[in-house]
Amino acid sequence: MRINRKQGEMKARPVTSQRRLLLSVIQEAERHLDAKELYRRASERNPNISLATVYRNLHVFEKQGLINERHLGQARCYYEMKRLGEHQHLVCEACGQVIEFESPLIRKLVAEVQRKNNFSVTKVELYLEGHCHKCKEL
Amino acid sequence: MRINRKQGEMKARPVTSQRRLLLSVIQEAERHLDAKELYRRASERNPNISLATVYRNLHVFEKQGLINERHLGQARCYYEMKRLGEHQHLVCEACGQVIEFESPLIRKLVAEVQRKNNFSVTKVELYLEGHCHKCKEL
DNA sequence: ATGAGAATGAGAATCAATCGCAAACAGGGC
DNA sequence: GCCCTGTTTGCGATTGATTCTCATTCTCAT
Repeated sequence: MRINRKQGEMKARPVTSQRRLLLSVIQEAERHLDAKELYRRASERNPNISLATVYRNLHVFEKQGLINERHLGQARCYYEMKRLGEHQHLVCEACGQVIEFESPLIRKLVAEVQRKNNFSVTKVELYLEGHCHKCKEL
Repeated sequence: MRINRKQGEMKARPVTSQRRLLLSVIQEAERHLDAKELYRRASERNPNISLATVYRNLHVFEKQGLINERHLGQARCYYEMKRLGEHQHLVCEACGQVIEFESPLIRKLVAEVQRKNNFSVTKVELYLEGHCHKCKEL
């Protein structure tokens, strides 16, 4: 369960107030944020924070494995805290609601793909789009 | 097996030479193209074609269900002819190679998600990233 | 052949994301 | 506590992809 040791020795990163702020905003968020929304929320508490800093730190957090970067349909990226239990997204084309789900089939599927292709998979992103029960009827 | 009738009556779209050209380039492509590459290839046969036309028609083709839009990791979109047998993508982080795969588990998974969430799924995009057997060793 | 509506080309506009650089900061050593 | 070195930050400029605008051209049913 080593945190960060030898083997890729992570250089100590200064803990800056911006970094702390950004991480708390992400943690407090109910769900995924995109960079702009994160910037907006962070700006409320530190009006000086720069959008570039937001992007830079998102990359840092991702590299550190603190957050996940997700693509929800559009080109824009969304970010969320890494949680236990990988989940995937189901989006309604019509009303835009995002449902999170998980299934043991995913692990099974990934295992199969890894085996068949001799790959070691590090990232799984399943994106389903469709119509929710409400929008189906319209 | 109706082609396009009542119920959403698709308005006739003029068949333009650009449209025809773009579609053949996409069909002749071995794999996914992004807009720029499509533009490059189309320009070889019609140097006047505009990048805007490429984008416009990609959207048209997608709406018509002729092509699929895929997101391969990065922000950029890739397009490919719709083929029988949905396939998904496995990308090596290191060397960038893209492997296509399919598995009956995907259909099963989608069925499960549809049932549990009372959704009707119209688009399935599974993106796996990792290291291929060659890059694992480096 | 004609007219109405749709599509095109070219460049401007938009939007997300990145970069370059000078100034400010964090953290270890003294 | 103070200094030094390497990081990080803010800012403005930049890139790159995609979309928009609009005058012109084209397709096709009549």
